Amino acid sequence: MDSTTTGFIVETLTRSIVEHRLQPGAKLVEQTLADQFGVSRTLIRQALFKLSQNRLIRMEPARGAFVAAPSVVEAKQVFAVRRMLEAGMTREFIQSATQAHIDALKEHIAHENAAVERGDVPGRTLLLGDFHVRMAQLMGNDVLAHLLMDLLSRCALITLMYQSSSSAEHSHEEHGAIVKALEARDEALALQLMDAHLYNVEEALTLIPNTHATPSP
Amino acid sequence: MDSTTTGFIVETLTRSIVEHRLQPGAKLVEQTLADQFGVSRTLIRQALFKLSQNRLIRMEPARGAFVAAPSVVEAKQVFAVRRMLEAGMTREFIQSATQAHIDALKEHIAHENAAVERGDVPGRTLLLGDFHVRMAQLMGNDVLAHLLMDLLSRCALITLMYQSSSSAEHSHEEHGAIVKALEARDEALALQLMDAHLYNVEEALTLIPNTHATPSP
DNA sequence: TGCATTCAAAGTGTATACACTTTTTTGCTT
DNA sequence: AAGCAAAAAAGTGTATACACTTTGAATGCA
Repeated sequence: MDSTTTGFIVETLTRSIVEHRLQPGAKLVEQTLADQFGVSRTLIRQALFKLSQNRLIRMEPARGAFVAAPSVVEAKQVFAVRRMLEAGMTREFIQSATQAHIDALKEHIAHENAAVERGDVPGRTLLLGDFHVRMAQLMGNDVLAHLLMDLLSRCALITLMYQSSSSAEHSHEEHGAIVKALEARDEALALQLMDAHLYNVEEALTLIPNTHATPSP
Repeated sequence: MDSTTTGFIVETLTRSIVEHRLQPGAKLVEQTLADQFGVSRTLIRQALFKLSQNRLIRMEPARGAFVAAPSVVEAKQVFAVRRMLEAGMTREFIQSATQAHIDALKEHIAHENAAVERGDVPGRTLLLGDFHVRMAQLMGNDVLAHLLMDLLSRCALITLMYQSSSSAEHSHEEHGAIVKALEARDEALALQLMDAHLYNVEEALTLIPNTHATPSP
């Protein structure tokens, strides 16, 4: 099915949404996109359908596709799920991780650092999320990794809608602390740090009143 | 998009797969299905795409769609994710659940009981899974509920491929014990029971050698 | 017989056409 | 001018057509 043409369209649109070149609530007209990509509406519809499953867009019957504008409530639910998942993941990681795994996380944090220092906002956001996916991948649980990836592509939109840049740098520091606790095999501390980390990210959202939160009239 | 025609096709095919009228590995030919449902290939392709996202079928480029045959490894990963998610869910449930929520779970268990007693295998399987979704719904976390639903539609196939009927009845009993612990607000016990419950379900799989596990040549 | 090659049948991938719905514009009435 | 109605425009939903790929069988040769 996915002869990489659809995949390319999905990726391009995802970037456009996550980098806010397409604003939340904006309509995506099929024929327009078809012309821009030089393909037929068939492939565009496939791509839009995929994006709607990732919750990056929502489709209304006979009305079309619109860039999603997740509400604060939805954002909090997503983070609640992440807290549940990642607490369990942290436990398992401490039990089964080798030093090589820890080193891989350290290397990832170095990449984060580079992105933060050169002020690369989209890259930073991506890497901050990928830290968590990386943990899942290192544990060899593909199902978990894919699930987290889906959650994070959803979080990317939420984050860029609500997160202040200060909290992003904060996140980066917290990742470092978590890895330290993992390396020390201090389960209680790692769990507490991971939970606090996700709680902090969530807090940065709830402070903002729902000015954003009007998806459609 | 989903003018309930596609939805109907998805549900029908899902039932066919879950009730083993379509065996794992079986090929789904688009035109054949189109004729059977009396629609064009367009709608069939939409439905197949949706099923492939639920991992009930897998699509190979230019070769077609096949009923999924999840391996034991994949099954174990799915259950690992469920353990992580549902441990967290159990904690939150104990903290925030009212008596009405507990009663709702008790009612669900009554339904399970009815299905077990009348020997309704597909209904039983469905209800055993829905118990967990029900918990998520009662907590008002739609994101979690949807996620669990997706995981469970995947589990349905795994369960029917590997689970013995004895372990199904066992599951039902364990649900009852979990609700008792929830009602007593005994977090430690509820967590232990939930974890043991999911562990038991998983154990029923790993005993079986991977005779099933050959998806394609 | 056994094996490689070629050719037809079946099937998937993409584009296009047309029907139906929603939105916008236009023109009429008060 | 404001408001309503009807018609045109734009857009989505489904079916169909055609190109390209895979599959499998028939053919030819050693």
